[in-house]
Amino acid sequence: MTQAVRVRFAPSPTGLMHLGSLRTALYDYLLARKTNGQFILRIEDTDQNRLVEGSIENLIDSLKILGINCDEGPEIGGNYGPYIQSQRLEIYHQHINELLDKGLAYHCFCTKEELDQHRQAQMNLKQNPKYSGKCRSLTPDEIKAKIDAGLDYVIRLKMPEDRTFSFNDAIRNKVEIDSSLVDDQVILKSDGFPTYHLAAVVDDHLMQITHVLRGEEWLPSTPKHIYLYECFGWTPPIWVHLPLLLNTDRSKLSKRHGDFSVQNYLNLGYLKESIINFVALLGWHSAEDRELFTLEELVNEFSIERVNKAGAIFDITKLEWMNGWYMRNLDVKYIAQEAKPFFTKANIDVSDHNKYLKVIATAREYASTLIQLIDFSKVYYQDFTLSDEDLAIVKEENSQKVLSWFHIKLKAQAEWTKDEINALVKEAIATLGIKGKHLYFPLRIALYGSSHGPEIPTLIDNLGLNEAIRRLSLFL
RNA sequence: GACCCCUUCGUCUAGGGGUUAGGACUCCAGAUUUUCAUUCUGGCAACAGGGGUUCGAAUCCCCUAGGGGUCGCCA
Repeated sequence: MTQAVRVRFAPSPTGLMHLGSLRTALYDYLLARKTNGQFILRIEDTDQNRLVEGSIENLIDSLKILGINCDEGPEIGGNYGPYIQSQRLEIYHQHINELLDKGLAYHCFCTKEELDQHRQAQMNLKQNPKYSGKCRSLTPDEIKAKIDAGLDYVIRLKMPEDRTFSFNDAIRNKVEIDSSLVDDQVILKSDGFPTYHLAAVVDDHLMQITHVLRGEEWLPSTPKHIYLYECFGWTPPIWVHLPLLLNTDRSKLSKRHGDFSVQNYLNLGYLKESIINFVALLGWHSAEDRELFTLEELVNEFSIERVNKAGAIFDITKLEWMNGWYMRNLDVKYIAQEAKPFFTKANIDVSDHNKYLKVIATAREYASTLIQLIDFSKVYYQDFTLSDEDLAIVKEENSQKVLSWFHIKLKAQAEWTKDEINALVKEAIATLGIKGKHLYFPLRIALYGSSHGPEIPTLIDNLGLNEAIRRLSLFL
């Protein structure tokens, strides 16, 4: 795809940004960057009842943190603004009036109760629930009278009958839906706000969107959108219906099964690198069968042609592995910096930067998230309590020999390099005649609080000489 | 219920007429490591079923089944 695309990510501000939205935004972004096109953020806040305060900020922040930068949007503006739908009401009204004038839409005065009743009756008869068309042929006089009487109304799109809507989806190829199945969609609600269907089509056209990437759940309503394009005499965009992200039980990813917000994974200590990399792989696969990618590499590799049709279960096990991989392979300074807020929150004073870096370098071999880093680091900062088993090992006669020998030796020198400590360990083996776990376990237990863990020179180096000596003395 | 979409190891997936059906995660085993973690090597594990078409089908066609989505003045 060499033609520059204009794509939009158009979330509703109804809560925290979740992983499904992130994937859509990511694919939008990758496509835009790859073709030197534009990635636009548009806020679809036409449902005033579902607005959640702070969602717009969370959306913008999440994208920013992950490095998915947009070219146009509410924060940065652009030539096609405003980018928040509640600020574009006049535009929608103009377009709805145009449809009304052309006789392609009509006023509907049916109350919610009436509609619900009608729907229920149809469902009871096992019929396809659909609007009755009751208000389809109201005369202008009747309409005026009802409006004058102060009745609430909506505007509906008059869907043509006996037509087959056929369209080409970039992922699913040809899709056909019979128009008799498509309802006379409400395009303007009684509160004066447009519905998604109208607003999205108008905006996508006015903002010159070339590719509409959205979840598969929109497939059945695409005929409505195509028909709207037709009514306005516009050319529809290329449709790209992405496979759904699924819960472990194969249902659409939802809050009921857990917190799938981007914020949640960030809070859990997942790196943005792995979140992006992992989410990219849910429905897309590189031609080279490679799986580890930076965002920049994804831009180069990504293509819609290689997006799958089938939904993908979000399974955290692989994310965990991938995050661990990034923890171990990214620059240790970067990991340390990203981990710092977690340490601060856990009240661990890591102001000794040198020590902190050493600790992180060691701990990241054991941890698969930033937050787990704390579990493997706090022992260098805080005292610990021993298990009965470990305490027994330390109390053994040979253990005591080892500990006191090291205690004396370490005090004899003001500074020790890791190499020197290594030599010291060898000397201990030779002079004490104690080796293997009988040597290492008591040392590690006294210094680190566990018989398993990093090697002795590393422990002493991370702890600092004085602290190491102090800990040894504690068990003598 | 109607319509639409989908179906390769447990999971993410490659392959799209001739492959020992490949990779990754998980799990198991071995090696390395004083230990643990890492790393490396190896192993277990899949074409939903049935019919066609074809010399040959995981791949193309049809049917069935299963799963999902949609059917709102939500998006």
